Amino acid sequence: MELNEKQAAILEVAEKLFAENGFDGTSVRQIAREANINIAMISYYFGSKEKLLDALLYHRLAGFRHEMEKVMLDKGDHMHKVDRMVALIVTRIHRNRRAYKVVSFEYSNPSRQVSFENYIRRKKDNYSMIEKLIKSGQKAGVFSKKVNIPLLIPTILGTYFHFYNHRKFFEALHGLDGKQTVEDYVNTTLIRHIQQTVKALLTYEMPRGKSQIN
Amino acid sequence: MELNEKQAAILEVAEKLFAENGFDGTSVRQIAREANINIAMISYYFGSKEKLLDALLYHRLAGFRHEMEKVMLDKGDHMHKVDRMVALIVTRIHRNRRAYKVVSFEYSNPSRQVSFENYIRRKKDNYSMIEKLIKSGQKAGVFSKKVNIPLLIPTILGTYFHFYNHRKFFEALHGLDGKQTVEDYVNTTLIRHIQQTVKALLTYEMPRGKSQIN
DNA sequence: GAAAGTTAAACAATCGTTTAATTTAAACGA
DNA sequence: TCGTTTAAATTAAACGATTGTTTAACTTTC
Repeated sequence: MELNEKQAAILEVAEKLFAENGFDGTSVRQIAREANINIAMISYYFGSKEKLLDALLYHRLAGFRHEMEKVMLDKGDHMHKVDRMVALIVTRIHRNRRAYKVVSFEYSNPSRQVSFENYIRRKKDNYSMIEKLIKSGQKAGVFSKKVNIPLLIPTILGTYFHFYNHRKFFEALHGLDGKQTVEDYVNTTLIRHIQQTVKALLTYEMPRGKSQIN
Repeated sequence: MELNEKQAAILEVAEKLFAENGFDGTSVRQIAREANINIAMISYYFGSKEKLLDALLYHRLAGFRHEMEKVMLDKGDHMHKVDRMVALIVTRIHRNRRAYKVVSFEYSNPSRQVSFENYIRRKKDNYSMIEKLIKSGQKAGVFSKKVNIPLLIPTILGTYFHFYNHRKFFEALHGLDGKQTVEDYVNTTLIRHIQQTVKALLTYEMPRGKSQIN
């Protein structure tokens, strides 16, 4: 399903407003006004407000399975692959942060009649990819077997989201200011922190100096 | 400001509905119905819907500075204090998870005219307590100096929230079922995972076998 | 009998959606 | 290139339902 220019503009505005004010906090009139179109066009193109949300998620959460598979085939040791994988995940989530914010809020909203099947399927896909990498590292004796693999997801994504949703707070704490700086901070310091976290977890209480078989 | 029985019941219902359906997704009629009171009582007692949210946050996010200070005075080494501190934070957040969920969503909502000053002040208080503990451990040579201390907060809280908001997903992944099991899982496995994460970060690339001075 | 509590009803405003009329654009045979 | 046809796009207006809040009358409590 392709989108014409006007449909794309509507989705763009809707994404921004949904992420900022929530789905229920955004009116179709607001969307129409900011997108410079008539209210009726939303029903005309998408059917309803909820179907607009459906379409938004459909177009924004397209898979990045392929990118993850490329990382798996990377040369370099397990640690390096973990670094690349974490950077890939965080970069990806950050780029589509608004769509993911909408999902993660509306997902647990019982009155929302939206299909999250795509979202869940992709989440499971991505998890199994991570699991594969970790278990391979464990077999090679590089990673600790004590780590709770499913909980790595909340550790990676949760750290990002909590930072980003409270960026105002951390801006004050770090003395950061302006949009560009937060962007830089995510792409350098935050990613490095999460990489460090995962690697630390994976080697916690591991014997040191062992020869790492790739 | 004390609450009578009816006011407390209203707050109770409002907290549940706000957390489940969001502030904008909850109507005052819905609250009145579930709390078995007349609509007008909400305005009568709290003034408006937004002031109801104000009152909710005020009564739910009361400080736990005192508990944290107790942990700091604990006997035991730095590692033990970190364990206790993480457990305290997660337990506390988990107990008031609904109020915190409302805050963390509404906090970044620009159209919400609610004072988050209390929330921010407390957050800064808690951070400085954590910072104190970590720095003390670093001076003692027990903790690595490479760790980004402010980002420990997203790592701890973000891991919890992402797990809890996606608990449906993890229930399917773990084969958990029922409410009691999630409760147990948080209080045992999840807390242990977060403790492990923080400790791993704090000792990442630290020399081993060093005598730990308390 | 004064104050506090409680109620049903009404308020204007806004909600998402639909209607019916009109304009625009493309396709058509001549 | 012409007028005609057809479908898509766009509009203003109206729909009924629901929103948060207020009113004014009534009951309870002390």
